[in-house]
Amino acid sequence: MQNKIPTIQEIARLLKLSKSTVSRALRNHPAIGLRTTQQVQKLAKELNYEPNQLAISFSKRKSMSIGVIVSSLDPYFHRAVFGIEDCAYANNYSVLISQTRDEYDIEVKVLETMRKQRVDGIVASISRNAPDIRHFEKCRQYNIPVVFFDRVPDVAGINSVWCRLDISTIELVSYLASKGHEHIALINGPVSLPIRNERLKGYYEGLEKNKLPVYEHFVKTADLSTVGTYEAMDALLSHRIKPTAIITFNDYMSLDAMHYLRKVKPGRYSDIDFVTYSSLPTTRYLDRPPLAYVDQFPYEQGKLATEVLFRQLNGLAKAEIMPPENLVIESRLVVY
Amino acid sequence: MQNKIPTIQEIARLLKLSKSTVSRALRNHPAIGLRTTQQVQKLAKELNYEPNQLAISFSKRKSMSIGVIVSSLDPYFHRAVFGIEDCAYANNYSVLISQTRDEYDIEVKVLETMRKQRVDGIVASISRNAPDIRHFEKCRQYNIPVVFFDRVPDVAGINSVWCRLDISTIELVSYLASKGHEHIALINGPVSLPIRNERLKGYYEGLEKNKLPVYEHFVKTADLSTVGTYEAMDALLSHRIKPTAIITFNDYMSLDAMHYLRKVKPGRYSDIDFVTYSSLPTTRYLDRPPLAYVDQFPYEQGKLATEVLFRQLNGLAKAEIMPPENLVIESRLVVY
DNA sequence: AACACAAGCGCAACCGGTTGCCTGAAATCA
DNA sequence: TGATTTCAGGCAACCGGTTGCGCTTGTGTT
Repeated sequence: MQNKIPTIQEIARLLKLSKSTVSRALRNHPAIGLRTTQQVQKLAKELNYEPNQLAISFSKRKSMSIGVIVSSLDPYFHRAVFGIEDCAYANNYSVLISQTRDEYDIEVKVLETMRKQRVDGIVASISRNAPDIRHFEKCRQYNIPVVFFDRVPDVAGINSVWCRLDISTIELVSYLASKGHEHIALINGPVSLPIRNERLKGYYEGLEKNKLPVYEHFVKTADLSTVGTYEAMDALLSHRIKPTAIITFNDYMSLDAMHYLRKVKPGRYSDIDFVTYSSLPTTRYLDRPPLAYVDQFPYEQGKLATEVLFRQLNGLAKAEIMPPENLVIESRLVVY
Repeated sequence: MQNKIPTIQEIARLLKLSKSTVSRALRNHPAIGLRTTQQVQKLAKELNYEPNQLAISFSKRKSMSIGVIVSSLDPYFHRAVFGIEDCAYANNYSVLISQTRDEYDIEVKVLETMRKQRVDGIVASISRNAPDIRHFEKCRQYNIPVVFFDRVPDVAGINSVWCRLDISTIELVSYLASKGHEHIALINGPVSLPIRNERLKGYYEGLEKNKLPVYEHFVKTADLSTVGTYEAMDALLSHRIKPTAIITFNDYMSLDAMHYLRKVKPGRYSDIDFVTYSSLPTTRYLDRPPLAYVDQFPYEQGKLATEVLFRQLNGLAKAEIMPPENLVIESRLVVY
């Protein structure tokens, strides 16, 4: 009834060898003779032997796994996860993914779980309402390197990979200007997301570069809810001077804003152009999609962050002192 | 420099106790006195002791984790994962997610990894081109129960949770009929997905129920690529009798089909109505979204599948003989 | 023939917990 | 007061691998 799971000891018993010999033979250790090695490997295959990763991890005090913390596996971070997986798998590591649903409490909890699971390293995009990164401190004690990506906390001494948006935002404004737009609005994300400042900076610089007038009421802040976007749109359109183009924080916001125009103000403002950041794969199916978007390369960010992580891990293994790495990649304006 | 990670032995040493006592004290074992228990727990807290889950799993031969295998973490399976997580976390289990990218080879590989990691159970939606489920056989030897969901292999003796679509498909056809449609086409998914048959069955029964004519050329098969959908649309429209409504396999296919009409046959056929299965959260933002969709309740499927898994696990723990469970939930027609 | 050396393998400790069983002392009972 | 039970905690094996070191052999050298 009960199928036995083959172990190294079992193989050793059958071949009348010691388990250390079997262990080494399975890994082609040079100290083991060819005949013995082949014998062991043959029997291992016959028995369908599969090493117990739990035992290996425990024994080596290395779990061969990295943790990934993201707010949600939405299409954006999903692409990032692909980058992380590709890099991790190439290094024979497995990946433990946790979603925080943008809640600080959950972030603290999953981090604790990952520590207990003894992940070797962590790639994280912090949740929106995390007041600080104290909860990551303990990872230092456990010698678990952490690389932040995309949403990067604004503190020194950490590893980080993110995508600067200011230059692309200037290009974005210039692009709109080249289309004849003079009244360009920006609906930005919540102040808790540092990345919003890049957008703001690029927006103003873009206006200046194109000698466009600056209207303070053209800059709105919205949380990322549908209602929040509606309110921002309301506010935007309540002034005498209306925007002819709107830059939104991301695709979801664009969709909500466009939806607002269609449902709440049907007919009017149908000529407002939208541009946005990141991109849902399905946005291009809209009848009138945003004219352009800024690609933040989530796949590359994930991949780079994981590469940084492995460099840190290798340094750790050699007991080298690893200075933190801070990588910034350039976003890119994509016109549909 | 090197921060020590506190262990049970360390606590034992400091308190001059044996590690077995500390182990028991930490878990409030009744055989340990109140004073000792409090002392141990106090020191554990002071030292920031966090149990080594690796050691626990190894020692108990239970990893307290379940594996999730899905083709991709697209919005559909993403919702399923939420259901799985909710159930797993409620049982103090952690979740190991792997994407197969719908490739059999990867599925085999991630399954092997999960076995090596000694996950306690697996929730899986098989990849599209998996010829069989032989690769899951070995899980039996390892006593790892498997619950298939959504995409369920058509074999006996397995645990499964899926969503029947035939009845809702009849309703879907009836709905279209009530809207005056008489020429209803169906673009189905690839034959490798068993769930396609449900759609076909419901389609024919729906036509019959509404006394609508059956045109064989109204039923097309497409792989799930954009090109495949375009070809199916081409074929559909190449006949004398054109459909006035089209049922598509899923949202992506709807989007492609609609896109085809707009780009390849602009102006014509703009009155064709679409209905579909599942639903991307962003579909409703289309100017002219599908009229209706069949909800397959991925969250509930994931949750139910995980509940089945835990029942199997509990049975295993008590060495009971657990008959396989096969749950079928009803899909639901949702009109926008 | 005596010795050095390397190849091939085994011994035993260790990783950090869990657990069955045993022991010593205090408390209860006859 | 002696015997028995209960309570509190310790001992040691175990989970399945890895690894430093030591012990046999056989071979080559001088």
